Amino acid sequence: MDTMGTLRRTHYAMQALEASPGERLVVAGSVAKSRDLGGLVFADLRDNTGILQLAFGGDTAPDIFEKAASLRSEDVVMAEGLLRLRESPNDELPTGRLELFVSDLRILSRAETPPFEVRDEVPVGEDLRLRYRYLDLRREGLHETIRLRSQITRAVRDYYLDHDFVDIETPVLIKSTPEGARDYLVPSRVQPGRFYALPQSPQLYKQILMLSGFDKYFQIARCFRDEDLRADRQPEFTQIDMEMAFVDEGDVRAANEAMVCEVFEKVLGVKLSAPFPCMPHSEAMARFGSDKPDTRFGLELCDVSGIVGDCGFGVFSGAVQAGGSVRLINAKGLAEQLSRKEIDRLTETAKTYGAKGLAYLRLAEGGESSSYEKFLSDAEKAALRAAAGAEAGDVLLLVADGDATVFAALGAVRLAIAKKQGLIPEGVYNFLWVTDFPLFERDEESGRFVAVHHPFTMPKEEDIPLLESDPGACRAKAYDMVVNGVELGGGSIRINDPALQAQMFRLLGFTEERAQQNFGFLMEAYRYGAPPHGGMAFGLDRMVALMARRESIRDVIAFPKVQNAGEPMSGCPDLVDEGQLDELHIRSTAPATEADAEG
RNA sequence: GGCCCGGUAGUUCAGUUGGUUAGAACGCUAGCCUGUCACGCUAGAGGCCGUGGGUUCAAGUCCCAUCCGGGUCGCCA
Repeated sequence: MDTMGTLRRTHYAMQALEASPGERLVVAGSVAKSRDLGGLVFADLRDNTGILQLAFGGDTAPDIFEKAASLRSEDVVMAEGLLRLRESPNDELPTGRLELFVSDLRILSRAETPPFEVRDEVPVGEDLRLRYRYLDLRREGLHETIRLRSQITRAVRDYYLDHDFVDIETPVLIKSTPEGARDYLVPSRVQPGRFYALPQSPQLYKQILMLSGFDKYFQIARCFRDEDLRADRQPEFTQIDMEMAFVDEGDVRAANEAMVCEVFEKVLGVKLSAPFPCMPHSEAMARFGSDKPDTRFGLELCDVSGIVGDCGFGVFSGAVQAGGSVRLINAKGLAEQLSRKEIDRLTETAKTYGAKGLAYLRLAEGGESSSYEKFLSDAEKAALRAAAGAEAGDVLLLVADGDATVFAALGAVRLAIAKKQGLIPEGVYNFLWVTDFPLFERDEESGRFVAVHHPFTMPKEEDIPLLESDPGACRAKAYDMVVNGVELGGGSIRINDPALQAQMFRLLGFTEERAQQNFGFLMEAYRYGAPPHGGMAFGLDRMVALMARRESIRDVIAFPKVQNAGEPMSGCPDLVDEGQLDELHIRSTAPATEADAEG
């Protein structure tokens, strides 16, 4: 193996485009591919920027040529030579008209045959990619995505800094507040039996920073939630977190809308149409069955409770009389596409979300069929069809249940149809604000009210009288930024009145002691003068995934975790020494080794 | 915790109603080749069919359990 000696890189692969033929270049990187033609050897050198072909043969010194012939994929090399035009250019490659005719080749590190080919074209299972993440990261697609992420975070920082926000780091070891998601806990060595939590977000600290006179804060913050993973959820993830003082809802929205527009323009060259439309939460639910509606296609919901509330079909009338509703989607002109089998599949989707079934009316060319019409009177049938705007070729899909179930089921059915039938246009960013969220929702298990957003969220002024009389009808100064069915971020105006905050805690069922114990320091801080303030937080990983057009946020995180919350490359979480546990004053309740597990 | 899908050469996959010696492509190794770029040609190596039980004359194939990966519901203030 060779050393670099005094040789240093003069150009990255893509910088060859700015150099002239005849110029002397030194490049460095990995061998992406070598092609030995006998008297000629070509090697594709891959570096952080791209590919440049190295050429050997003809006048190449015999020792260099021999080295070139020995090159294998992923060997790390440094090459010096003259840039020249190729005899036969390759239009597929940005540098395809150029090659480096190598006079000095240093093989700096030999590579074993990798467990998979380091090329985007070759499909590889995700478990292998994560086990050998360093190889996966060499592949162009992922490599470029990670670089794109860096461009995005830079644009985000630039925006906030340019608008007088202060970048402030908040602690990672914090007090656990057992509301919301499960906390990751960290045992204290110095204070036996006590624990830190890792932050689920910098929420409390950023509010306190507003009381500290910073006025405008932002941070790109790592957050932790000990909950099960999804394609769009990791146990540790990154938030773009911000807060502003002396503002109301519209100010926060305007500031962050401008941020998103600037980032899209700078990074992707995409000009978003602003301002983003605002849609009240109730409208989003009624029309799309979701608080993060994908507005790129129709298939909106239609409430037919009024028509079937008294009908003879118990499934319908029962749901309405129990306080729920009957709603439908008209799959316009999809009667041929939505076969019985396809409807059965959609029924399964609906059932996943708690619906008892999916009633349908199929107006196909070959004849009508329906699971429910036989239970309705002619007048009811006609009224229902009219309400749905049903015509030949349509399919009506109905769910009858409590509102939450109806929305969840039909919202999912709506998405499933659109995906399957290709109704979702590509390359469109439909941004909107969902506003006027309810302040509280009923917890199914306990029956008590819990905060939809968090307990510091300011109610709408006009709804404050409802706090005591009808909490369920009370709306919050909370807003989500939604794009293409993805919740990109959300936030709220915070309560800055200690009395109102105390009332909130009481309504949420906190005892005085518990509120004091968990949030005493926060309530105390608010007693010393608190400006009106609010903010929001974005899921950076989701934003990058959206901009990089990736399905999973694992594809935009350098070292993501998998479904069991482990990290396959390093193998964490892992067992630790008994000694470490002793120092931390925690007894090991889980078996320390597999041998112990057997015994 | 529930449900669904998957696990077969290094990789991606195929493998019939259970039936002789488990295949392909790419990769890898060796040889040949002076303009390749998915180089080409020739030859070759490479398999505990995730693991453990069971059914059977016979299991990659059927059954049970378990491990691993993915999706999803619950969960995610």
